[in-house]
Amino acid sequence: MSYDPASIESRWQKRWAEARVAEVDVRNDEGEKYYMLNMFPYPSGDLHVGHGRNYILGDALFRWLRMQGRAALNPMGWDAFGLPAENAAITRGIHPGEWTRNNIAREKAQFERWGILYDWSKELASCDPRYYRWNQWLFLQLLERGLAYRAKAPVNWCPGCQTVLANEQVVDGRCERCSSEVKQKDLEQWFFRITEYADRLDAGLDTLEHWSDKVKVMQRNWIGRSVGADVRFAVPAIGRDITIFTTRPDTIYGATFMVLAPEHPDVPALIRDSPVREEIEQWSEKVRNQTNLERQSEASGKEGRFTGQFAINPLTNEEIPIWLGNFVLPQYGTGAIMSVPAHDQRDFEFARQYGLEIRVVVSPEEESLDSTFMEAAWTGDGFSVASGSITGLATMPAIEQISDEIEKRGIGKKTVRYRLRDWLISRQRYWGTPIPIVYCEKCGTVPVPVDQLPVELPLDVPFTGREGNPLAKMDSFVQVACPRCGDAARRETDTMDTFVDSSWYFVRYISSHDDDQIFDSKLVNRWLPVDQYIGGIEHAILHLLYARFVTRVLHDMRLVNFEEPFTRLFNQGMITKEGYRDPSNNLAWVALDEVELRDGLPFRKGTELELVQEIGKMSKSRFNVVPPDELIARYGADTERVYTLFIAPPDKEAAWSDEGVIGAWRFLSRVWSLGEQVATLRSDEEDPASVKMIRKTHQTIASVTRKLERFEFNTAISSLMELSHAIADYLAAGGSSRSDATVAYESLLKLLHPFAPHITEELWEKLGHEPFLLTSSWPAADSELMKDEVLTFVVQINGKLRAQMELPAGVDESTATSEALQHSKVIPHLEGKQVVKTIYVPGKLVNLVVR
RNA sequence: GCGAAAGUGGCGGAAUUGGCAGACGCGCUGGACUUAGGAUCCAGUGGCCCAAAGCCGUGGGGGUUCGAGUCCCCCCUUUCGCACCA
Repeated sequence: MSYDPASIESRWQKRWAEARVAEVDVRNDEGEKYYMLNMFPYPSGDLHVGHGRNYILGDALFRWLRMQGRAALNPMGWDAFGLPAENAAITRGIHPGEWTRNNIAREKAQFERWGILYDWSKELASCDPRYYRWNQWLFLQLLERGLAYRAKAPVNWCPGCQTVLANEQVVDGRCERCSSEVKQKDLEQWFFRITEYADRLDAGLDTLEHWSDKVKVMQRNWIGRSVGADVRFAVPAIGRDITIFTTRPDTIYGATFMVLAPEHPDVPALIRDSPVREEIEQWSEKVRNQTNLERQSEASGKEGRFTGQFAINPLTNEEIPIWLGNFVLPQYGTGAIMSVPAHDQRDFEFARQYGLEIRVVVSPEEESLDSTFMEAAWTGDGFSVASGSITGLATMPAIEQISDEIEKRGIGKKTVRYRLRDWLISRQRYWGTPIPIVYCEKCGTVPVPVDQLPVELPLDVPFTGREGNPLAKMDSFVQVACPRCGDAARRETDTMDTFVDSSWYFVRYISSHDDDQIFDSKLVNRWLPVDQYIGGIEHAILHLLYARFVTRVLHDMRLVNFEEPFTRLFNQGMITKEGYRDPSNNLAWVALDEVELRDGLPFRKGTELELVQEIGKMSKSRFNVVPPDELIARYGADTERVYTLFIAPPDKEAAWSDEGVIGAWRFLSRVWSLGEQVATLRSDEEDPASVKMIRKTHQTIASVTRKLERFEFNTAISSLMELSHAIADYLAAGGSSRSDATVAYESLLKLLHPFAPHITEELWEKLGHEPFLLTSSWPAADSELMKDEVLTFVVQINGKLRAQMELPAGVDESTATSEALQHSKVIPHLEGKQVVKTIYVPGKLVNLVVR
């Protein structure tokens, strides 16, 4: 009977489901716990082979852990709130809840077809009131602790999505989702005070040994910690000081002017008496109205205006002019800088443009700078010159000393500033967690009492698709009695950023059915932190930073005893596919993760309708989406799994090739037919000719185990291919020992099981064994049986002459050396030479280096 | 511009600590079986050379070493991240 995946895969999928093999009783504390987790998906409907990679590699890991006898937990859920559901409601008249439920059902079925095992008893969906009530509870806890607050602030407004965005969701001045240009708007919004945790979030990165440097650097840059000083400059004309922030207080003697952002609150007072006030105001207005994108692109050429007023440099006591500049950002620091053009490139350019004084106060070690001939600022370290008490000091001690002096004289203080800003969580959208707040004329902003949670999202809302949040137009939702005084009041109609949902879901899995508390701390402390977290690099900042923040809040609430939620993080690479080549737009390789299937048609992610012609017109056979259905129907899920893992190292981007799939198919077919061949062997005697095969078997056990530990799935599979060749070679050479061949073949099946679970279960059963069903069955290698019979010596003399000889395996270094010298008769070059080094490589060859 | 990672056959990619470069797979070539093959099996497949011997080969150039894809220096290219953050 030939290999027919269709007939065996569904049978085993059913069997695994019936036996609930992946279910874990979290109260059982036997065994070494291992909590592994794939980032929960947004249920957009169809999953393609690019998504598959993520889950397949997780499943391979999970099955391997279980085969090793570990108490591995692998839950799954749904990040089920979000914009696409709402858009589907608008364009197709389906309720977001229904759309989401349908998609969840489809994706779940797809997981099953891939043979992926999750503990579905812990399934959760963020759009379920039983989940999001704890989202609301968490919000109230943060509010109580002063970590949630409402403020009017300039926020990022996306005209495409008709909602505000967190800073993290703005990429290059555009909306991360729809690429609309983001505008600044002043709005009253809810924030989480993540900046309170900036220092801990930064410092915690050092403890994450098993995260890639790439992700850690991205987080570190985002948090943007910088150490410096706030210094006050007196401005007599307005009768108050203006505070600046600098990381280089040692250069303060070179501060020859000051620059404010046009948004700085003191600007109106400063320019009140200016003869060119109107012009300055017009210019400020222009800069302010620019989107960040425009401002940044235009501001590579700097622009500014002189206010007509002066500040006093507190160290030189000189009057320095106060300018406005488009390159000074209102949100960072104090929105005001002291300009040291000799030692800051931006200040240098500004000074050259407007003819302002450039004064050297730091001298590099081996040259002296002359401001008239400088072509760029000297921003490196050096020695302070013409700088009062710090003159002659090197930069580092100079910073120390001047900072102390500034503090002592009461003109400023040492400060640590962060680029990170508070997390804006309000969204003017329907499909999200309602913010549990009521606005009462009498009592003000009133939190909904915990015993009234959840504030449920009403289901019967009209979706017009026209501006604004449909919730705001629903009187039955908005009109409410004030929980405090009982008078008529209004509900908050904004919902929470869906990143709130995903910032703690990994904890909830442990207690996903608990309606009395957010989770059971005792169990959570046993199972968390997550040992292995798997997901895409696109979450390097947003999701992971928020999750780290919320975990620290939970820690400070004494609900959990850890601060970092994810011990190991693995970011898999994307799968790309050669698509339709359109010479006009050169659309060739497309990352599959950038494509969504909607009604079976491919769309570029984040776009709504405009790319239909460009992409959607392409026929499926030519286009770049590989739907797993077709693939599975033809080759089976095991083939897709093996190919996906074999294609490239899992952290790298990989190019999908339809021809390549066939290699995985041939391999599995060969494994299938090998079983039939082994079964026909009759001899139960041991066969000396099987040594090579047995050795290969044990070497493969060792190497596959090692490779799985390191996520090297691609080479693990190639090792298994080699083992299958070794068995085939043994049979082809007339090997007759059924027991020897069975040892090798059964090991092959076990080692292959995490990658190709269906075929291996089937073949295992055919051999008369009980099915694996995730029992502990991982083989152990016998290192004695791994050793080669003979070692080849390669003798090099001055790297030129060579001779070879063979010695029995297992010799140690000194034996090898003396043996080699005894053989020097047959290797005449060795006579009278001195052995300088012997390299002993188990299982390979021995080099003897001679002079 | 700054920071990080990476450059190996026609392609995806292998190569514990420096130790037989190109494992494994695709593709290709030849053959077998076939009415047929886009199915299956066998053999070959880095380059130069009819072949052998030999020589050359891991982006380029230097260096260390008996020995370098691997270590050090310089350069080039690609990808990713950051980009007026004072």
